[in-house]
Amino acid sequence: MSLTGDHRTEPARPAERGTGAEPVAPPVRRGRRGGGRSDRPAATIGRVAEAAGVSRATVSRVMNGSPTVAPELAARVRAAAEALQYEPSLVARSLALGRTSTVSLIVPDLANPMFQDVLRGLSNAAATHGHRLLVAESNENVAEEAILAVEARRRSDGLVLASPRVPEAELRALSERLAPLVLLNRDLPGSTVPSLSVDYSAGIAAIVAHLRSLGHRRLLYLAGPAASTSNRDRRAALHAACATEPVCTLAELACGATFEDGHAAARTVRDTDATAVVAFNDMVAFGALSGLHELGVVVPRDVSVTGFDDIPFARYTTPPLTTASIPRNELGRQAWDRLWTLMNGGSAGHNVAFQPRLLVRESTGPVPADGPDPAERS
Amino acid sequence: MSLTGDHRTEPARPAERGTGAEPVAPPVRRGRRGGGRSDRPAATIGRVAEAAGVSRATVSRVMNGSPTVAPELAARVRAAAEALQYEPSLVARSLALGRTSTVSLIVPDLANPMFQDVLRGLSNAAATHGHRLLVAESNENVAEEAILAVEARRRSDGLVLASPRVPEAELRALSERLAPLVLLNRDLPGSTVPSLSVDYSAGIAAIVAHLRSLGHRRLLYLAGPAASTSNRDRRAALHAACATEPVCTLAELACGATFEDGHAAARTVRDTDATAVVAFNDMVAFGALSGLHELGVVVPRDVSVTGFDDIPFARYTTPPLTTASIPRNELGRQAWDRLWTLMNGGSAGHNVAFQPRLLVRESTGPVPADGPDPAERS
DNA sequence: TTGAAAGCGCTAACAG
DNA sequence: CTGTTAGCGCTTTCAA
Repeated sequence: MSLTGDHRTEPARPAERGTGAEPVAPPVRRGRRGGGRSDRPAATIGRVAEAAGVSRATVSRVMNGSPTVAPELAARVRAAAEALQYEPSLVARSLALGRTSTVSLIVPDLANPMFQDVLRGLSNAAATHGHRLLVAESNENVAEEAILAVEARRRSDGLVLASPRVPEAELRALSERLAPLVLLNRDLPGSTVPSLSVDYSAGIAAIVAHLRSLGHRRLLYLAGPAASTSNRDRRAALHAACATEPVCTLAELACGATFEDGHAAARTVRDTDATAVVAFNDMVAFGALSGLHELGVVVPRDVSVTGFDDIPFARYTTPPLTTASIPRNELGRQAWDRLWTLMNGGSAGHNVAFQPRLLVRESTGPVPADGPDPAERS
Repeated sequence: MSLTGDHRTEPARPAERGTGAEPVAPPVRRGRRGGGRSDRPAATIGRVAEAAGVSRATVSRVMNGSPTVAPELAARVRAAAEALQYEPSLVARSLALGRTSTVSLIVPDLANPMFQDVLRGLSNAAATHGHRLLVAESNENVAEEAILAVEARRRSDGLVLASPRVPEAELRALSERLAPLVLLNRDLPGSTVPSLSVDYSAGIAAIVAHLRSLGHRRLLYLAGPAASTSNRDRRAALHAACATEPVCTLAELACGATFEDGHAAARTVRDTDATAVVAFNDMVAFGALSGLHELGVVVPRDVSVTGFDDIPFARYTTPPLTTASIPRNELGRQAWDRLWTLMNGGSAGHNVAFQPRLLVRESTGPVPADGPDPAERS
């Protein structure tokens, strides 16, 4: 062994290895991408360990608040971390830990107040347990939805699917890969996937019962979008409710989901013999209210109008809207509870269906005594 | 150097390493947590490689659509992946790649329509580029906000801070660690952080100009929450606008941000000598409209009312509300553009301030000819 | 075209 | 109480 040769390299080696740091010849370092404008190397646990003169394990322990570290060491580590502006990589941490502390939510439409509130409820509840929320919007696109769900799930520890549009068979197939999974406004009969829903039927039934108690026998449904499942639910419930009442007549008008849709329906509403209008949702009801007003039809004297959802404005329309309120935030909150249980190895528990609460305001009243009713029936 | 010492370790290694697969004695496997109910091992790239009889590198290539793989091999790999229900771990991928394909958004309040729309705009724009969105709500909590921001940023490749409440000094300090960062409705003079904002002053100025052109000289401001920066902005702009008009009188009433707040202010509005009311936002204006109506005050005959924001309902109030519209979605969309540019090493570009658009509807009209105006002034 | 090997940054079981 | 070591699952030179 040549003296000079060994001198330069050898003695150094053991020492360096001892630190558990830099190999002799730093191997090809892949360039860091991203990182924005500031191109400093970004502190790693290794660098902090080096600076503090301890092992990476110790740094890890300190960063995670392990009590089994000598105070002086801990202090040194913290100082080094501070100095280097060290921020543990959550990605690396997730990989090592096998969990991300993140859950995902897929919604069909972020513009829908229902989903906005679910999002909020879920986000807050998750935050309470130190978890973050990833959101994705499927834009009502079925194909997209499945893809998004799988991808979102892979980035997180659990998934909430709000009003998924995918066909049952596909959902069933997906449900395994997506677990832990919670379904909102959709159930999967026979599966163990927890499902929280709003019982639209009950809401509609309550509305119909209310109208009937006021003497209404001829109803008109302002239907929502044909593709909407909640429209299907509400429509079916309406038909069911009327079917059980022999003397109840139900007409239907294809309408939509917006104020304009309801507004445009006003003329038809006026020309029909219905004494009460059941609108798909509050917006439609509101539009109808507005259109009827313009036509000189007085609500509820001439015709009663009901909405659904109890959006914040429902109480401020003229007249204030009789509608069914649904616990939107609560849905998100409870979704978290279920998900959290699942993530901790618990089991699904019983599914629940939230019962809408009927809010009787001033857009409904007794059936007009002198309406076209008798004339038409004779 | 002891022989045995070297013996124990040296010979075994190379063989094991050679296969690149299973060590002789499978080492302690840490139990997989999470994973929901289904406790199958979860396919990894290694298992797929094994099943397909290729190396992990090849599997990786196939999964990423590299064209340099023999068709037959690729097919085998795909088959194996399919059979094992293999889903590449995005966490591992992120770690290896150094990027997460995720960006974060921090908002003070998810219930605020402004932020809901920003969220939507940002989410959609990000999705266009294959990125996901992480959301967090600070609940108007300044301390929380900074923590959330740092944490969210560490989980993603970039951050959008909407209307951050943190003090300037702290924001300035944070801005480096948070890069790539885009600010919404907040700027950081002298920094390179891109900032997109709504020019509330311009909106207020437009409203005042409109009112003045109708002859109004005595205005009443229904102020928003004291803590709200947008209230401060709007208020300041209002004072400034009135200051330049010597004959303009500005009164102010502490009000709030909700319908109820505006509603409660109606009586005071009636009893004041102001001919026009500038409300903090549309909700307050709407409440005032409603309250005034109940008091028999006719808008705009007796008094004009303006809102701010152009919420969806503004056009449906009675009378429809004159207000200033702001491009909420656009803010999110452009935030993405800036962020994306930054993430790709581009530079910030010029900050922009979106000018609200004045929407003149029917809640404003000429100053009452026979109002209390002359009487009061004499 | 394919595989071996060296990471990415962090955690944790196991010795000392 | 601290360090060593072996992963977590994927990507990417570099050689063959």
